[in-house]
Amino acid sequence: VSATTRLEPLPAAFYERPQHEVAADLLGMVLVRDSPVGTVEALIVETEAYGGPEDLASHARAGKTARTEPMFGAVGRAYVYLVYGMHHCLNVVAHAHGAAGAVLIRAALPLAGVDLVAARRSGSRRGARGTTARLTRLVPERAAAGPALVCQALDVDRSFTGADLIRGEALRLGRPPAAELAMVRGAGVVTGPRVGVDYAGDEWASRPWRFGLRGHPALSRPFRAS
DNA sequence: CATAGGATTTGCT
DNA sequence: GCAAATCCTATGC
Repeated sequence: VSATTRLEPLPAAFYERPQHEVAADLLGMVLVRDSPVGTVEALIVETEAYGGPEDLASHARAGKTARTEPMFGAVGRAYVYLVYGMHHCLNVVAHAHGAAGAVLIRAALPLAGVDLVAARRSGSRRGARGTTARLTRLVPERAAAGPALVCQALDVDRSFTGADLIRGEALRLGRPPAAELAMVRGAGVVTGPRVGVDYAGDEWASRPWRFGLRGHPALSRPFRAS
């Protein structure tokens, strides 16, 4: 996929399906973040699906609350939350009609605006012990290799919750040309249990709702063979 | 109203 | 491999 690829918005119908199907199909799609200082594009390489109240690993397990209300609402919107008091994570609302759910963007590969990503990381005070990310270690393949790193790279925080990713301006999600998408997805898709949801109990913690491009260098962490 | 713990990342041991 | 950083949410009294 080129750095200046032409993107088509995905129709609402794409997102209005069971969230695990949407999660698998979002691999190879591209996030675009426009800001006054420049544009960053990032190829989605890893996702996780989260369901409604029935999914004990999902934020929606407590039903509709002030925080999780977006998961019950219009598809194709952003749902951004704060974890561990310091990290933001980006989701795309996706669910069957009348249901609830979202897809967490767990890892991406910066395609354009890599310098801007590097600048954001070097100036970041996020992370343990108030330390600063080391620029020397920032290779593009690892710059957004985790859900919180995706938000750092794209400069996304909770103010983006509710933003329309289909026709958005500052942040949007689109499909690259068919040939490029086919090339990227040619590696194949691997699945595995979602990360960090042991509290949900065996049935939901073991559900294979984590998806990744096989062998991609920007994955947040390895998948077990599948 | 008080409190436990989290869809994480980092640097040190 | 471990624990810190840090704050919001959900839950329980």
